[in-house]
Amino acid sequence: MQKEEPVIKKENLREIPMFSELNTEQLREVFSISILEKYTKGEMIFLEGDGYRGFYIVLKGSVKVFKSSPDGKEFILHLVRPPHAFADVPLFEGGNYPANAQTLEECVLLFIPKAEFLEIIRSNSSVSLNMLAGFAKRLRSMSRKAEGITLKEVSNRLSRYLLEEIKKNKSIDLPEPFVKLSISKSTLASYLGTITETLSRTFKRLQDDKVIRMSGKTIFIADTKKLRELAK
Amino acid sequence: MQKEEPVIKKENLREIPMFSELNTEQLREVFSISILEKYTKGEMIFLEGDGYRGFYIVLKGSVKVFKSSPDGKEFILHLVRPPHAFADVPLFEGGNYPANAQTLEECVLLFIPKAEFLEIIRSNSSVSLNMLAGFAKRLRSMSRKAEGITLKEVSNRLSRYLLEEIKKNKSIDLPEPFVKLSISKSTLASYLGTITETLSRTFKRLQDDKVIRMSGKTIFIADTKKLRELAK
DNA sequence: TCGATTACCTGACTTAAGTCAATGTATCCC
DNA sequence: GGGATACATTGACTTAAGTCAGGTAATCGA
Repeated sequence: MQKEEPVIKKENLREIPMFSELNTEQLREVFSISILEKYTKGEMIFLEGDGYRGFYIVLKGSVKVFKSSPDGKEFILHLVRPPHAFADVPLFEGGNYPANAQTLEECVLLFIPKAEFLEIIRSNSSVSLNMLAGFAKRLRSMSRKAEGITLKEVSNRLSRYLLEEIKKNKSIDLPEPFVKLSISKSTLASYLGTITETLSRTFKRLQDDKVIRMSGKTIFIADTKKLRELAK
Repeated sequence: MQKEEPVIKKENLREIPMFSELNTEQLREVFSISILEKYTKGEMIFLEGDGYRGFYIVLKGSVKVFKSSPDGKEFILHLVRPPHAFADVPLFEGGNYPANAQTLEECVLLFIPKAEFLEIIRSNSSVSLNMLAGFAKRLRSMSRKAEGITLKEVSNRLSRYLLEEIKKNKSIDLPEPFVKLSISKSTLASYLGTITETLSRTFKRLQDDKVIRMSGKTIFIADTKKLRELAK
């Protein structure tokens, strides 16, 4: 990791949901306490149990936040992409970092130290309201995840993931929507709560059933209707 | 459900984490917008998809918040006991009630309507900070749940549940800690992400292995060390 | 108090997904 | 460019937990 001369202007901070309602003066304040950091691919940002210093916002690249079980299995809590924050939960919970964070590619992160930030939100209800909205969204998606893992099989969870992705990349209304996998299959497997072998077989089954078509890292949705059926 | 003459005084509201830092005037304000409701056992409080009106605080009794899958299986998101809130997440997310809520026994609930409450927290940063802390805690526990379901087997999840319960009821340091099950086995099963048959067999195995001893609805922990071992 | 509904338990069987192992295929970097 | 390393696929096998079915015990409501 290295500190970097600011390639990001404080105006860009306003694109971060949490800071969307701040005025120029307040943005300056946030900007003045935060530190821009650059990471190479695969670097660890923090480890579970490290003393909590503050949280991060992903400005470029992507980050996985995960837990490792004693027997070496990993469980991915979040995949974080711009302009989202991670490790902001312990701000309000105390304690150390409760999970590991690692970059999945080259990243630019904004680090925001705990004490200074708490000062700011004490006097800024707009930030805390925006954070409440952010937490609410994450609670919802984490519940969905737990529910999916309990009640649904892997093909269902994979279908949901694909549908979310084509919604995000706006290809949903194309004659043949597609997903360009930006993460490795093994990362996707842990994110879906399974293992690579099972994911591989599930992809195969979807292909055999003509629901999807794969070409390298790109997945074309041949039959959106069937995919929706599998996802529910 | 029936409205009820206030058996609760506004001072009691201060025991609710979210309101812990309000002064008397502010408490009066919260109290004036909220409605005390009494429910019998097994009553539905709201259904998934109902128009969102506001959230609830459990003052007495217990409530389950759950999702039902098309094939009739249910997944319990939270078990809520006094003095905690539920259905507060949609305050910040918009949309309808995202799950069902039902009482598990006779309950007294405080209903707090959305619009009026949002007015209050806009001018009260202490409430939103307390809510952030509450959401943070729930995010943490929901993540643990998802992780447990993915990585661990039922005996592990059950052991964790038992340990949490003896910690809550303070019997952890007794020579033989115990848990008095306040919920049915089938409720516990859905809460742990499994089914009654499997839970029943898991209880049996723990008994055969002399880890626990059961007498009606009370579970005695015969071997806390072994239980800890199973929980990790 | 009695009949009925619900809760709980147990056995036999099925199945989705995990494990282990072997092999194939990209991708990285000297 | 080519060897090395990480990523991905496939097959054979195992296993935890789910399904189905049958039974008993406990609890509730009229």
